[in-house]
Amino acid sequence: MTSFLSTFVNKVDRKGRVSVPAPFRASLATDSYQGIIAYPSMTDTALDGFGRSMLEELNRRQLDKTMSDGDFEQALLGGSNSVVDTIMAMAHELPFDGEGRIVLPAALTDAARITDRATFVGRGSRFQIWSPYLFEDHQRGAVAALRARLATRGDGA
Amino acid sequence: MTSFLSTFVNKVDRKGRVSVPAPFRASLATDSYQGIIAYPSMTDTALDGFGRSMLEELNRRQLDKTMSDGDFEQALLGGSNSVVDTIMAMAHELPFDGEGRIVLPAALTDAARITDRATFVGRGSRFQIWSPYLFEDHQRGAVAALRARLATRGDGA
DNA sequence: TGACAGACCATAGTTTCCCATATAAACCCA
DNA sequence: TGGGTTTATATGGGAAACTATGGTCTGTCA
Repeated sequence: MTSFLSTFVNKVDRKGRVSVPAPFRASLATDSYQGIIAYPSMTDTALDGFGRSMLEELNRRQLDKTMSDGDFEQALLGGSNSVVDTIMAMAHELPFDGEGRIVLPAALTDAARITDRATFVGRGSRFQIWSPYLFEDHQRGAVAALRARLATRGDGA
Repeated sequence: MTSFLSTFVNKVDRKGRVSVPAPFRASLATDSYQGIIAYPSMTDTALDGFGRSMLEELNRRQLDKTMSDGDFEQALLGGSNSVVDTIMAMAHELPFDGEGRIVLPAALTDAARITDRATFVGRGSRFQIWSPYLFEDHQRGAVAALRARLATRGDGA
């Protein structure tokens, strides 16, 4: 199981290139496609990303579900309103260059308000890419909320 | 089941390296990944740690849940507000070197106020890493509180 | 022919690996 | 049982390897 952990801040150069953290690349090493899939998050001002194998897994499972529902028509003729379809349209395939960098397209940097630095955030089976400033705020809030909840509930359950 | 017992104080060298106590390493010996996972505790000024198998279990359950619910939408849209997401961003994978040491990143030493020494504290299925000074206080307080409770209640039940 | 993306090359700063050593614990044998 | 010996653990340091980063070159497409 690939898993993405911890947080890394890397520089975005004049050409829009940014190094994917080595540990993340290591998680994707077994993947046939050397690069990442990324698209604007629907819930955060950030990008969601993962390896191609994850993408294929998602597609496969959705197809399985559709099929098992007996809805073959949907599989072949299906409209484009499903979440997966919508996301696929926004997703970019970003290959590594020889040094393990990707180029962030303007559509993505705009959506996440990324300028000269990018924060790569491990989220377990996937990861996110944030503007450092926005992420700092967001994470601070998340930790505060978590602490508050533990304090009132008295335990970690 | 891996289990961590007792307390050890080890030195943190100039490079940020510190030996993981041999008994702890022995507990993790069967683990495929030779190293630990650590992140700032939500309740103490310390680090929480355990083996990678624990992490994978966590990760797998979360992913399985979203997947088997047929809720790939969650996998794709997934916000970053779940407990697991927040922890993943702060967690570090710390591999053993040839001598059984790990390197504590600045983010972790800062959070736990660890400088030149680190106290490894067994907590059963997981363990903690403290600044020796902070741990001494904490433990003294914990013992005193326990004694006081036993004295007033007359027993430990 | 000029803009641009991709491949290629260079490098500084870290990080990891490998070896050395002291101290402490376990062991062994008379 | 006691002393000597061996083994393991914790720790320190130097050198090789890697990462992140910047720049240059070249082929391509308009």
